[in-house]
Amino acid sequence: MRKMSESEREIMKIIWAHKNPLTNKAIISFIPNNQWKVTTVLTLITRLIDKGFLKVEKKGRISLYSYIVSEDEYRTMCSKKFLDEFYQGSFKNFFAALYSADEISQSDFDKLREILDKREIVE
Amino acid sequence: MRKMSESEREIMKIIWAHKNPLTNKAIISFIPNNQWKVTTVLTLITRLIDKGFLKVEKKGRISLYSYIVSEDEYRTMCSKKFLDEFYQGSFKNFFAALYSADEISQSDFDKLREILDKREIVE
DNA sequence: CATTTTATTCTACAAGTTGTAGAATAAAAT
DNA sequence: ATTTTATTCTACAACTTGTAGAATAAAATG
Repeated sequence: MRKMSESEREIMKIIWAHKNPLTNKAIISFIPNNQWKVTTVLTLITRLIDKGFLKVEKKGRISLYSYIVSEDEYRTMCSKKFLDEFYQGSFKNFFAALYSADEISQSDFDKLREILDKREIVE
Repeated sequence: MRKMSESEREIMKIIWAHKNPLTNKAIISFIPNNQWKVTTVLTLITRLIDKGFLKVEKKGRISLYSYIVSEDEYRTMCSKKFLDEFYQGSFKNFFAALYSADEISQSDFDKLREILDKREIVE
């Protein structure tokens, strides 16, 4: 899987956040502060298509864009890549490291316990 | 913190794995399969210095290199960046997402339980 | 139909990163 | 004085990223 640039990801966030498909006009309307020119947005969209994150279908001469990779899928893929890169793909290594570095908050612990407890009951 | 490129990281891994400081000769001797020319390695080292990961001290005309950022520090920094980027900086969000995606293995759970249990006793 | 407007695609380009390493230089050894 | 060694400079192509104007095609309008 290729990487999204920061700007590309901003576009994807908008697309993910709204009912698909979307016209580029709609996409642009959700971009804050008129950040980019229309052609800039179109370039970003084209690159997202090239990278396999988006698809386009034409209704007449109007292009409708929909995501191919969902936000969750993308996040999960990036998470795996991250764990592979730094923790031999192992979540527990990651957890152990954060734990040692004292980076796990109380609310993290609470959440973990909650999930573990729930899981225990199911088993 | 700047990002290490892949090749730079390979150099750092070697430096992290051995007693510091190291000469570049020593570094090169640990590189598998004669992967790079000497000057290539020196370029990578220079860039690592520029990026603040390495420091050099001179003994005569020989350069001795030591890491400034340890492997754990680097990993932890990258982990924070990753959590910020994808999970609003929250470990529990990350865990919850992986859990939903069924990406947490039994051994992950065991490790979590072990740490949680140990922690409970301390409290 | 001729012209203007609109939607989309092409082309461009500078700045930065990365991999790669030869050329140059300086210092030491012979 | 010359060769060897260690380090630094310079280079450069490929790729990515941000940015967008120019060109084109198609549709709407007078």
